[in-house]
Amino acid sequence: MYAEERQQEILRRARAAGRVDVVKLAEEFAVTTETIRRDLTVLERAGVLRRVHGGAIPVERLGFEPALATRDEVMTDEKERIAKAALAELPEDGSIIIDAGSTTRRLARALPGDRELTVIVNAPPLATMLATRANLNVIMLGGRVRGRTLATVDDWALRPLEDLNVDVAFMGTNGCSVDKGLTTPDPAESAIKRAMIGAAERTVVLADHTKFSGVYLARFAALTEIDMIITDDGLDPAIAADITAAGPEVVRA
Amino acid sequence: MYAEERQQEILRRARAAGRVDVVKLAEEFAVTTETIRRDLTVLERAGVLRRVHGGAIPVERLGFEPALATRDEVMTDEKERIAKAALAELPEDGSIIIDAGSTTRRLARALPGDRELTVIVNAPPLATMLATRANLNVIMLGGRVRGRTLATVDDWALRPLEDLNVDVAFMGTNGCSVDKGLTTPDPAESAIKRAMIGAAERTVVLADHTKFSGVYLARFAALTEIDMIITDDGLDPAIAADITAAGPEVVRA
DNA sequence: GGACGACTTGCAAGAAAATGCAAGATCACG
DNA sequence: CGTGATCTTGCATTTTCTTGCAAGTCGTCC
Repeated sequence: MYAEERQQEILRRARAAGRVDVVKLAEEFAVTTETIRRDLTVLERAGVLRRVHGGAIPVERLGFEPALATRDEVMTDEKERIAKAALAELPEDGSIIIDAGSTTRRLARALPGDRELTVIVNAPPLATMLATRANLNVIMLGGRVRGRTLATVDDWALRPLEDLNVDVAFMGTNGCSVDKGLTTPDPAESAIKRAMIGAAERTVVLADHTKFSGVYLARFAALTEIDMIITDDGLDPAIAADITAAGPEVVRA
Repeated sequence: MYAEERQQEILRRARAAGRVDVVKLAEEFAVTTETIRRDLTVLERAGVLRRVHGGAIPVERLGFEPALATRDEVMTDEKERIAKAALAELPEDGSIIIDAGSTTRRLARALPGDRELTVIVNAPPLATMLATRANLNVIMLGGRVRGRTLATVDDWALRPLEDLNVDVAFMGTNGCSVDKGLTTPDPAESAIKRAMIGAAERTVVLADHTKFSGVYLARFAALTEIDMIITDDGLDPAIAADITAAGPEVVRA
């Protein structure tokens, strides 16, 4: 196992469990604690973890509580499959929007290295991850950074979207229902999402099946505005049929 | 078998398995490890693989950029002291700009947790680091993200700065000379830096003493526009005196 | 057909990285 | 404020990486 692989796995576990323990990691990877500590230092310098006495915590779990972090420990397999399926919707050489969120982050990570793409994001961690890829042109939307979701919101993020025409927007959502459409708890994020969809020729929503049972405060799109919803095979076929009837194609990865 | 074919096959295997091993590849293709290493270098230049000690991993499998982590190694003590000294220049309750750069990043990390501050940044990693701090209001400047420095540049980052009035701008620089002022290699970054200084009531430059021997392509400020330069005790006192004569106060941490 | 040049490959030596070990510093908790 | 756990740092070892150079391969041009 290479050092980098071990670090990836440490990061994965940290995000899944909310925290990792130096001694436990050392045992499980069969290396000394010094090695684990060095890995944690690397991950901390990369800005994805924060070291604490005895272990480390992913940055997104700091400050405000389990907002982004707990979302990431559930449905991991499904999210991975959804992200992989979404790759089929990438344009050949064009521009895409990737919304903030745990499923869309997996999509961002899986972007191929040999296709020229312009990627518009509103999450600083995504920008950091993608900017070093030689084949990608990364555009970050500015604005106030919400601590809870690590996404930019407000006016400065909205205005540039008015002047953009991108090929595909890959969106996350908190809730998805036939009646209420796509919803999210925060009105500011809702505004950004709406603007993203407005700037895109085509909109693909990435949502595991648990998202279809919830409705949240702010609606950012009706189903008619969506071209495709990619979900997992846990979605009730009846609901899928209702959604398809309302407009978007449903792909069950 | 041509080199090109071998490289394609290496890439195929890397994507299929998630990793490749130098020694194994050398055995299987019946060539030396040097040849395999050269192939991996080619593939890495193409942006599709990332080399690691012992082998390589396809970029789409990496969730963060290990290279970022190891960059900042020179003058670490000095930079740390400079960052600490810069804390004295923070406003009580107000707004600051923190430029992208390794010294300014240390300042960002050292920001106190008990003071309400609005922080404007143009580096996604800084935004990620600071956004989870409860006492900080973080504003990210949007724009194209440069892969080399992980800073946003271009129009979208410049425009919002026109409408901002912040208390203090903490700036990094590549070169600092009495004659040529503050310089940086990239004109796009230069434009952002100039706009940052323009938006600030007061400008503090953080620069270790090695910065005082270089001059780069694009000047973003003359010394007269700078209020304070914080450096380390390695700076020649004669140069410090010249700088002070030109305008800015010089603090040697 | 043969000679030239561009490119690829292998070899060897020195450089660099990853890791473990050990000693001393620091931290958390009672 | 002491004690055990955790953390940092320097060093040694092993493995891996880089680089210069020589030999080999392939295509091209005369």
